[in-house]
Amino acid sequence: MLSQLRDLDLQLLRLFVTVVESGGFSAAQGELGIGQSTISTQMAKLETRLGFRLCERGKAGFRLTPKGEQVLAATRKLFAAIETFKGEAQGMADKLLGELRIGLSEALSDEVLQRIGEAVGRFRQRNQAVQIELVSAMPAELERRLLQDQLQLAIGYFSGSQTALDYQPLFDERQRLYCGRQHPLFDRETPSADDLQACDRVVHPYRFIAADEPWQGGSSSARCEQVEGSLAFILSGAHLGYLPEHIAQPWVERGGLRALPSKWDFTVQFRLASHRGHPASDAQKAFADDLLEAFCG
Amino acid sequence: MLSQLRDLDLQLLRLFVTVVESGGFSAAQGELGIGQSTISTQMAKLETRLGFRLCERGKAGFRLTPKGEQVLAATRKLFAAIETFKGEAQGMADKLLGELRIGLSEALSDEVLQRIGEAVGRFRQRNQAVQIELVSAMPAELERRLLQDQLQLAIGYFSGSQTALDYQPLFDERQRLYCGRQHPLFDRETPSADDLQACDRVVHPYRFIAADEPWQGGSSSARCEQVEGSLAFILSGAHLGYLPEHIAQPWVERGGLRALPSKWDFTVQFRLASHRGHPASDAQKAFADDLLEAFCG
DNA sequence: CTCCAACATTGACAGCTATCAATGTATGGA
DNA sequence: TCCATACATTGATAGCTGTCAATGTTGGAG
Repeated sequence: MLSQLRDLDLQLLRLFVTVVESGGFSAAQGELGIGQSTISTQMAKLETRLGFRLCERGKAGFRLTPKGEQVLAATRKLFAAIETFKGEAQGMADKLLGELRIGLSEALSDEVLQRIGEAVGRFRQRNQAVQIELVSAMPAELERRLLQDQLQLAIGYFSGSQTALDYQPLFDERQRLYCGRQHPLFDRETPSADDLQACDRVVHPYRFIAADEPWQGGSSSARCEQVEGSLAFILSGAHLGYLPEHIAQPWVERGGLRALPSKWDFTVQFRLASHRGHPASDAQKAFADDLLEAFCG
Repeated sequence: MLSQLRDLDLQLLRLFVTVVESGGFSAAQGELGIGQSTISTQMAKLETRLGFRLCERGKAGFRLTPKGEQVLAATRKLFAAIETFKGEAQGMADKLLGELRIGLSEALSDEVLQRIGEAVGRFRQRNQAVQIELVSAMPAELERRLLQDQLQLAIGYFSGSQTALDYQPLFDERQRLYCGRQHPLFDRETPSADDLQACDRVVHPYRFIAADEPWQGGSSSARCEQVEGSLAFILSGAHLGYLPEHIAQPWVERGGLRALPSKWDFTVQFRLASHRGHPASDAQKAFADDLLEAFCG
């Protein structure tokens, strides 16, 4: 009477329900695959733990006591809760969780943003509940944050020399050499290399690796990390400089900028970077896959 | 990965919660009272069953994985459901359930109905959820239904000879001999026994045991089981008959009936009857107690 | 580099307990 | 009255499993 159900043996409750559904102890033998004596013992055990009788049985037939009815109902509710738990736990087995902080370099083209959006959409169709945060910063800053595990992934034009980071190519961006409307070369049909040598230029301390630029000449009295600043310098008519084609295009159409011959063009490779050190979460791997799929697939 | 949690070992989940609350395996040793290796083994077992890792541990400290967080939340919900079940089952241990069909004999006095009401009120204050049904019938019918277990309890004036029934005294009801206004004895100051002998009477086949009635004389051409019928016969002025005092009183006051000398009075004992055969349910016992308390306590 | 704390792994063991076979008991029907 | 059926009881057993001690492994601190 005083013994509570301390550990709540679900097996006993399951047996009870099966016995009820079978309509008797003997009838439940087949269903349960155990002998009658075992059923009797187990039922007695359950009744002892509960402290009251669950059913009347005998030749007169099997029937639940009023308390048995109540326990049956409560048991079914409990089983429903257990099924819910199992469902949640099971659905979690292949579910992506956690948070994902992804760095983006500045001045990405509309098409690139479109592809990133495509990757996010792909990812959101997975079985996931991931908190995604997008962070814009300069390439060097992105690399620093990757190394500090403040970011899991970053997209940018990296120097590529960080051995602690892993890089995967995503897309190429074409860089052209531009001059502004006020610049002496603006009206020069086909400027020569010597013409260029005389010009002042804008230098990007981080944006491009110097070695990649076909035209390394000229002096430089302007430095700017961001594309916007470079654009301003070039629009001034005092400096030559490289810009991503997609940034310069609207200005070219309006006559504010002019592209110099394409022999001085070059391309930079945008890559997806991640930290080799910490193992990638499933969510990170999945998003990386989705990005690669969106850009290369 | 494929192995589901088949039997949902609550012990493992409980251990998991304790480990989380303790903040590590070693830290949980004291709380759980088991060794570190056991905790490690059990946690590994749980993680195997779930198919994913619940927490990262090591010198770097203990922390839950995102899925571990989710499982922790789900587990707490599950435990709440289990507590609910235990509460229901526990609260049921001493709860009265089922249905109670109680027979009442007809023509009960207001005071008796009051007391029965008091007993119901007392019973309803218990920890119960019992369906109570009150049934009015003739005593013989009540006894028959008791024997057939259509009723659990009955209140009435029983012959008391049914050995299969158990009787407990509840209260006494005084019966007086009455005559109607039209009856020859209505105006007779002190009628003698001989006067009565000449009169016709109403006989109650079941209501009273013949032996209990002081006045057994006279002829009888009227039979009626119910009080109402007896009253009608007596009001006719053609018959003498016994009535419960509380039934006759209003008619006496209006001058329609007259009570004959009290030396012919007698009392019948109303009793609570139940079937010895079938064991009484807790609810039945409790209600019987409440009735006895209301009438005798 | 070494040391240490925290956890993982393993093998052995003891206690529990579900199970069965055999037998006992009660009750409704013939 | 007897029988058949359904459940209760009991004693023995085998399998599981939770536990520990001992040892291995790992990652961070110094």
